[in-house]
Amino acid sequence: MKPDKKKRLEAKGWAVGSADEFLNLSKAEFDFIEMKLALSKALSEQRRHSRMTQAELAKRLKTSQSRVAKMEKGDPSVTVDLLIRSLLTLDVPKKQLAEIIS
Amino acid sequence: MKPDKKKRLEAKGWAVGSADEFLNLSKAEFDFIEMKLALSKALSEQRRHSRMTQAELAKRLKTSQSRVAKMEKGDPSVTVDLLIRSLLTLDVPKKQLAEIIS
DNA sequence: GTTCAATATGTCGAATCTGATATAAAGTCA
DNA sequence: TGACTTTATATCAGATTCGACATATTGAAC
Repeated sequence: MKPDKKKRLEAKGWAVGSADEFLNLSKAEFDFIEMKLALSKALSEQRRHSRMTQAELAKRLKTSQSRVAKMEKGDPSVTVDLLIRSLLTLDVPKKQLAEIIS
Repeated sequence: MKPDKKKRLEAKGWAVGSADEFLNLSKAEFDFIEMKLALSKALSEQRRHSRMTQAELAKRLKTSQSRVAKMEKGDPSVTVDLLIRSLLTLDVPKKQLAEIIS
């Protein structure tokens, strides 16, 4: 299994292959993925709250629908930088970002 | 002036060239840079608190002294991803990260 | 001032991330 | 069911970021 896929699954709570493999994620790595998924979820919720399609959001963020989909899915190719910049662009206050990542 | 340099200066509170130019940073961009610098500062403080040199921290983070220097300086080539992962590796709790970015 | 340790800066090839495109899959409604 | 909209996935070329290295600058002790 590719490491990316593994991490994605593990991040969603699935111990892949063995408990050992799951535990191979350091606390730092685990927390980081957890933060990323929280930001993904927040972006998705924010979009729905504004009743936009991914295509509309993409336009607002000056990117593509496919990247928005990946952002909302927590795809490994998406950085925390991109997620945070996107949320800030949607006028989510820093305070709220702080809550999201805690 | 190169945009990177400009942004670095502006982020540190310097209106470069003109007030207009300064205001050209959107609130989202400004907040993002502000967050990044806050994380940089936190990393630097965390290292000093642990009485490490940049070279020692670099070893701990499996990177180089020069990158640590850039992280602490808020160099444009450093992502929020890297800063957050570094702080998490130093066992800074997510709660504290949240405070840092607010 | 000189020496030595620490930090900063410039550069580069490799790795990663980006927006974009194409297309598949899933959802909605008649 | 089929037509249509929305979301998900795969891929890629160009851009960005990475660790590493070399070297410059700063700082501290003598």
